[in-house]
Amino acid sequence: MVQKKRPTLYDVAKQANVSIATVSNVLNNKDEASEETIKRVNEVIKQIGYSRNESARSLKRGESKLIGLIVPDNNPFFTEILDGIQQECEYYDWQVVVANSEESEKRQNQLIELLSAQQVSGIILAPVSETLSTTKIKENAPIVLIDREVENVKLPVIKADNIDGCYKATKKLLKNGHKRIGLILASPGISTTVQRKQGYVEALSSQNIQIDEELIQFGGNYTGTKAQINGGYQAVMRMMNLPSPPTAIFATNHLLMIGALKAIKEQNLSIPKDISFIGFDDHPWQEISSPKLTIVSQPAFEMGRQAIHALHKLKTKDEVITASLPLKLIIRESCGTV
Amino acid sequence: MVQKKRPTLYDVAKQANVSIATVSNVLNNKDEASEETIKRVNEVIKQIGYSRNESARSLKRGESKLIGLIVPDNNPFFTEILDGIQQECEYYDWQVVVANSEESEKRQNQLIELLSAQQVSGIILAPVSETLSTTKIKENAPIVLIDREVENVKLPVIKADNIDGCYKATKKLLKNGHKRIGLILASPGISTTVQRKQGYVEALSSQNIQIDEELIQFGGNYTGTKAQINGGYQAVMRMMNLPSPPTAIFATNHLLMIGALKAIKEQNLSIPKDISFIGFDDHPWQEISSPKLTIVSQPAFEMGRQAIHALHKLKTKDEVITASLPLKLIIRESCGTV
DNA sequence: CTCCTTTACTTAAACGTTTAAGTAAGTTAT
DNA sequence: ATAACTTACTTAAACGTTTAAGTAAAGGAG
Repeated sequence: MVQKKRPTLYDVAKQANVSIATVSNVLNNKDEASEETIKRVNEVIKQIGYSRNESARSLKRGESKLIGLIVPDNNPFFTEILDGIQQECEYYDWQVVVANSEESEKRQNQLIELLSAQQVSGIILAPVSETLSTTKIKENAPIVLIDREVENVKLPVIKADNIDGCYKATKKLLKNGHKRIGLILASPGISTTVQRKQGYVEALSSQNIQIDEELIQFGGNYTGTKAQINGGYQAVMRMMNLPSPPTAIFATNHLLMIGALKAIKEQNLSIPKDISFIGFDDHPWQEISSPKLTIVSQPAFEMGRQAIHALHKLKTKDEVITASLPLKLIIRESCGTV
Repeated sequence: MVQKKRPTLYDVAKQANVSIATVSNVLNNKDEASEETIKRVNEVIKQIGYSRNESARSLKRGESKLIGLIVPDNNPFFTEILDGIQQECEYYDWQVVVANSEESEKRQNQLIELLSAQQVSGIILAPVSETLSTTKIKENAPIVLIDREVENVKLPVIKADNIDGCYKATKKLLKNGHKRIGLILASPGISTTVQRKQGYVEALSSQNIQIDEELIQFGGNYTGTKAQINGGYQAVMRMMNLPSPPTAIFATNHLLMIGALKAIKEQNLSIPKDISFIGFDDHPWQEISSPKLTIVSQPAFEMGRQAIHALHKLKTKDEVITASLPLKLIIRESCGTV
């Protein structure tokens, strides 16, 4: 594995008969060199295949061209966020280092430090807990929250308008005549869960329907794809064993939805004839599912883009942007009457 | 956005009454300090919350703790690979910067340089073309190929045994009595396509069945999820319009499969009654699909892990590991008789 | 008690940038 | 004609590590 040594500023400077400072200035478009010199330097750069040693640059500037992304898992939702982040990073000439907190707060905090040690320009964080240690925020890279918020610190946050999205979905089921609507939520400890529940509750309240806590089931206390799917499955099973089971079910994330649908199928219930259903997140396979699923769709890609934008604003103008992007209720067959 | 300055080796050294060299040695477990000093230094480190400036370290060592991952898109297959890579990187204390080549060779080559400029320890690359510029390999970070191989250079490669996997799948369809089997492939320019076709051809040849080129359709000349799905869709449409259409279809990647299934559905054909089907890649939603899909399953997570392992071996022992991991044919309902 | 080794350090240079400060020549203002 | 400014550079220090080379003290061998 003999790797050729990369040329440095010195090599360029020597060849172009200027000092390294001049080369550096040309590289950074500092406009302090003559047209001629700029041309000559650029030619040498191309000729000997020079490119910057970013470690050296980061050391001097105290900041690298990397930004960190910390997600709790690599499910398709976060992958789509990553996609948006990557696209927007293109513009700012940033690159993304991705880390997986596995829904563990301890790991999350370690990762923040690891990334800061890399001198990242900033961190996009989908936090796993309801609060965030303030020293973490003061002493490390600038942080923008994505998807989920925390209570104790004021940070930029790009999220979905979960309350409104779930309000709309629940309203739709109510409009279709349902009074007993089962709600399947992920783990209680994150803001999305709280807000999704709130949307549901507000919708029921708006029709003066009493909340039945037995119809609200948590299915996401576990981590991992299989466990989450199982959580959705078990949640439905519990509901259907109630003396008065729900006539409609709303599953508030993708994996919970898959588990829920599995349980419904096993119970030999037909959607939407026997039970109505609304799920979460739109993915390609839903084009071929039957019945076609009514779902709440999140603008994940756009969230990724805006998070990077918010990070840039935070860094350059100290502006704390927070955005709550609208969720779209995509009405298809599974919720009954369209 | 006033970010507190991170403490340096000097700060630790001063507090612990030693030189920075000693602190560095303690940090790197160089075992040249007394028990007492080690303890004292570690205490100070914890107390003032010191962690290394990785840019400085990378500059001095000529190598960072980052590894680059270049994928052509962020589809679930590559996400699972990323998962495996992240897990294995944990062990080597590496972090992953992900880049998306968007199936463009030009972009891929730019990314290799960008990552090398970051002094990455190595690059895991899913190449977009059949060859790779040799200067790229000589002058940049060590590269391990994943999923796809290239012809002109000898690099470690961790791939799936596509020939065997597709041979088995085709054989299964033949065993179930099919003679006219439609094959849907991605773009012609990558090794996986070539090998998947080869497996199919070998299976047919083993039964002395003549290859009908009209039954081999490329659906993946386009980039992007929608385009790929459409490619699968169009491929089926073309096949079904043949004078003598296939009685079975084998779609050799996930998105092509979804498009193919969509077309089959639209043609009002029932699987497996009217047409048999085998697809590619197992994902959670398939638990609730009907009919249950017979698919060729790739060990993506394991490929990611092994790629990192191969990279490490390449770096430490100059060993060029290549592995061709077995594909599993998971037989369910869609291919007819089980 | 000398010499040699080992232990436990310290000193100082180097990695490849960026940038503040300096300079020399040319241009403009008065 | 001289001062003041501008242009186009150069010099040198600094960022925070790692590491080769040096050193001083302690321990052991002869």
